[in-house]
Amino acid sequence: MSVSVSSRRKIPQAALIRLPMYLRLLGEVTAQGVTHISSDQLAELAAVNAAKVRKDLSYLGSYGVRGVGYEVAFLSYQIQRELGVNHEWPIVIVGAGNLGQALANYGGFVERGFGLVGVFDTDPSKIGTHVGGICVQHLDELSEVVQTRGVSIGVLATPAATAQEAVNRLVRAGVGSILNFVPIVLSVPRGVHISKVDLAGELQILSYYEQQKVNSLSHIQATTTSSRAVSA
Amino acid sequence: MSVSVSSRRKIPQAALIRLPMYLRLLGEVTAQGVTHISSDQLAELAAVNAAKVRKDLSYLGSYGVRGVGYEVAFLSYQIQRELGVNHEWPIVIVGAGNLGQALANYGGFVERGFGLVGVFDTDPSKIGTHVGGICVQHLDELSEVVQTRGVSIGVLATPAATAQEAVNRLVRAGVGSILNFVPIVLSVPRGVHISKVDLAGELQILSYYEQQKVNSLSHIQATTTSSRAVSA
DNA sequence: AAGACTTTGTGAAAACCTGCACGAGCGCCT
DNA sequence: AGGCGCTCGTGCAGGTTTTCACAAAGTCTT
Repeated sequence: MSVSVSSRRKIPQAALIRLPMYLRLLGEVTAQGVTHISSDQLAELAAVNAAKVRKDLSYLGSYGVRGVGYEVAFLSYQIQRELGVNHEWPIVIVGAGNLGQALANYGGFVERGFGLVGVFDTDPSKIGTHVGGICVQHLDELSEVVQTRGVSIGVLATPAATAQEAVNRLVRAGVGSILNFVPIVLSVPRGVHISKVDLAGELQILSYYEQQKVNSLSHIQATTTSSRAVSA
Repeated sequence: MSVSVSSRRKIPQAALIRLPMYLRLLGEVTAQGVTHISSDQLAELAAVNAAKVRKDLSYLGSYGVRGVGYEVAFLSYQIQRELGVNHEWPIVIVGAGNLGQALANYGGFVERGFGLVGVFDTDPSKIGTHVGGICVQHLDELSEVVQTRGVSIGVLATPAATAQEAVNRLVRAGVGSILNFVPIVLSVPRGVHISKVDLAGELQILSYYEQQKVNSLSHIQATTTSSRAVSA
């Protein structure tokens, strides 16, 4: 038989998104000395349905024990293996502006196994400065670094105008997945994965909900004050 | 009839998420002098199916003209109105660490109608410093600012340990929607909306795809080198 | 004015996701 | 050993989202 059959089937997108959360929660309970956890308990922590937890985890394999639950350490390892985060991934950041610098300094990446090996920009005034313990290099150096360090994940935080060109360079250098903070629609070749984070867009979605609240309040007022006028 | 019946029905979550993107694209084509656009063209720009664009827009109302398309300016206005971004929303940021500071300095929020009116922290060494043109205040001042400025949207960027307490304060002060950058599961009362951005989680999802690529390559190798052994 | 052409809005089918309900398997207790 | 209680894994039903396909409704040309 083969050594280890990882990823027997493709994990559905919806389930995949929750795996990092489960993994983080498992890490937290481990720190509290918990060795076993049931889907009910994990569901409680994740604020989701218990059946959903079990179904999500079942895509990894049958790692639970009926009557007992899941062994935290083993389940953690399996999720890590499936996500590919049981080893470190080198990443690069393209764009050393506000956001790029903050991301470079953000400890959360390293903490979860993503080592920053390069920060790139085209602005001469930025090149040579240090952010996040890394010296900002010219974008022309990108390909070199990506290839020597074996980088396959890139973070995009350039101005909108230069984002597509930066992506082209990332892809040409060999990066296969990109986390995009620039609010434009990128075009990439088949096989390259893009994950989009639109900060202002998120706020706009929230403002919709707030607007709804305002509307429903004024609607009540409107109906109570004008219902007679309407029917008249 | 009433003055303006906004939001006749609830917009499905999936469609709502795309509205900010459409709005941005419409702004871009406006800048290029385009006055009318078809669902096909908009779909091309958004890299989605044209029928999806039409269905998404149909939740706002019947604002297209058959044989012609949509009037860009009018459609923009309708999306803005529905999202509630036809007027400015004041926002506050809680947590003036790396991420909080970067978000405060991030121009993209103001650009899209979200004015920063307060940055809060509990660290005495941060209070009094200026970020994004705003003086960092102690968290105790939060309620005052939220109420006097009428803030209903908050951004959470504290350390994980203090995040839940910060949320409690936001909610108590009257904030109704929260954009959460802290990788923990928050509990909030009914009616309060949370939008989560898990930066490291996004990378973990990307690493899954990269791992898949690695696995499928080694799988090919394994099958080509061991298929005979298996059948033997 | 009529016919050709374009594009919307939407019913219906397909795909995907969620949550319930329950059989199946495991440990513990007597 | 056997019964009891717990919890996993999953079939199924209900819900949501996506996509197709086409009638309806408009413009444009002649």
